Amino acid sequence: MSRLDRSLIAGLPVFQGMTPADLDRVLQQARSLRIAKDQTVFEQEGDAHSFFLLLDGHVRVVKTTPDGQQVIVRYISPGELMGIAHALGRTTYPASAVAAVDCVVLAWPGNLWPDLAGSFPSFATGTYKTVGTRLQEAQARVVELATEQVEQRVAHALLRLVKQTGRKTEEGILIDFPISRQDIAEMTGTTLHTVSRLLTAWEEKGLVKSGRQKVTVVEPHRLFALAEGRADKG
Amino acid sequence: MSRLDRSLIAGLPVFQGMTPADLDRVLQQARSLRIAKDQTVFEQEGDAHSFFLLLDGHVRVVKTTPDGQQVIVRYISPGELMGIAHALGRTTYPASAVAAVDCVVLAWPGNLWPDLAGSFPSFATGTYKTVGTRLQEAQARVVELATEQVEQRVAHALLRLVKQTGRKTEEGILIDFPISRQDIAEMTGTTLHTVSRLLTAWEEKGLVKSGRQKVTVVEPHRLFALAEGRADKG
DNA sequence: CGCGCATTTGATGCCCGTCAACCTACGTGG
DNA sequence: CCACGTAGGTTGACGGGCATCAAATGCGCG
Repeated sequence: MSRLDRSLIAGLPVFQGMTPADLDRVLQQARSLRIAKDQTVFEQEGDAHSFFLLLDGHVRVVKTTPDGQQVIVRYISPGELMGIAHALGRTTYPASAVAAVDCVVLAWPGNLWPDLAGSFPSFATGTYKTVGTRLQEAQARVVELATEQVEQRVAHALLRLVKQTGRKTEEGILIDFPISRQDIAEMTGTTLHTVSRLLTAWEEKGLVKSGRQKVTVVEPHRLFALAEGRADKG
Repeated sequence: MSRLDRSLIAGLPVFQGMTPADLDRVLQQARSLRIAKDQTVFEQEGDAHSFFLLLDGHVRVVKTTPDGQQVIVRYISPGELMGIAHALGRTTYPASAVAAVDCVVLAWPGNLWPDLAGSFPSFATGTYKTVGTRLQEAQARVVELATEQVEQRVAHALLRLVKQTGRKTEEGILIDFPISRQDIAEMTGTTLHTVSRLLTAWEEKGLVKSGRQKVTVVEPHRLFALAEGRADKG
């Protein structure tokens, strides 16, 4: 396995304020892994042996209920931490992580967490900041699910994905990984049928363009108006 | 104002591992406040001037949407921190906190947070642990809202309250502060009407007893079965 | 080129939100 | 101490938003 170069992780928020020497020490402890599309990085309920940093690709974090229903908790983008159960004092992963495309991740043994956090306070701080951000996002989603109609929730979900991973194309802003109607349904607490109907309706209004596992937002502004529940002429 | 005794906070998870001298130093920086029922401890969007520890009483944390709908994010019990926006790098509170009964709280100036966290690592750790716990709770609620029917969500909400603040009475386990149908509706993303219908139905089945701003769970086990979606004979 | 998965689209029905009315307990003040 | 006002609660009627059931269509990969 080739040596990991510190340029891979320098500049990431989590590693801000660390010296090149520190970065090298941290990297020495990490393994780099390739995860093929649809493979899992870690499994819900599984022993939290490691925590991870996504270097390249997109990962969806999924919670499965006892009766088999799935909820997509979030999508992870390059540069983000995942599987940080150890930082929360857990010994088991609360969700599964599945590669939405072929991915490259760094993995650290979980029992290294206290060590790393102790030696590199800025790393600990960065991690906790991530946790704090996710708490706020999760609570925002609770509010959304509790107060909004399906149409608004789906619109918000798309806008979030666009902001997080949008890639500009000539047709609009494309969500930069394969995403199915089912996936969108699992993000918003609805069914693929309803998502399909919404997308075709929006396509007729010129708000989006979509295809097989592909969504492009053509008019983010009008979609946002819809997400906010404001009426939309047309 | 009388001196604050360290016995008030010794033994709380957040202050575990701190010496009596440390506790005294932390307490010296705190003010003790009485908050009358229905008064707010802090306001959503307001400047995060302080963070708080609830010594006595019960506080509900409420998020209000732009169009005025309210969602109860959580209830705070004695010994818990609240308003820890600063620990998340926020300068403004993401929600409001309202006293459900007359309360006593400790308040620290928010700009003291980095100082305290630096001087007392176990305090910082305890706080982050709280944040981590709340993240997991929030994500569990997302799953609930996305997958369960109203009846199951309300049942789960009651069981959570019972576990958190239940007081044993001869009739069953009483939720130990005034809570209205509207409150329960705002915890579960439904309406007071639906909550009312559910409670009367459950009362007829002998699962609960309820009155004005008062709910007693008579048969937690059967209510749990209902919450899990298992059929209930009777 | 054909099989499988993703998607579309229609029909049906029900959960639960909305609207409306009334009831009841509590506290307050005369 | 009772009368009354008000916030909280109950209950019925109605209908809409979506889930559910069902089936057809089409895109892509092997």
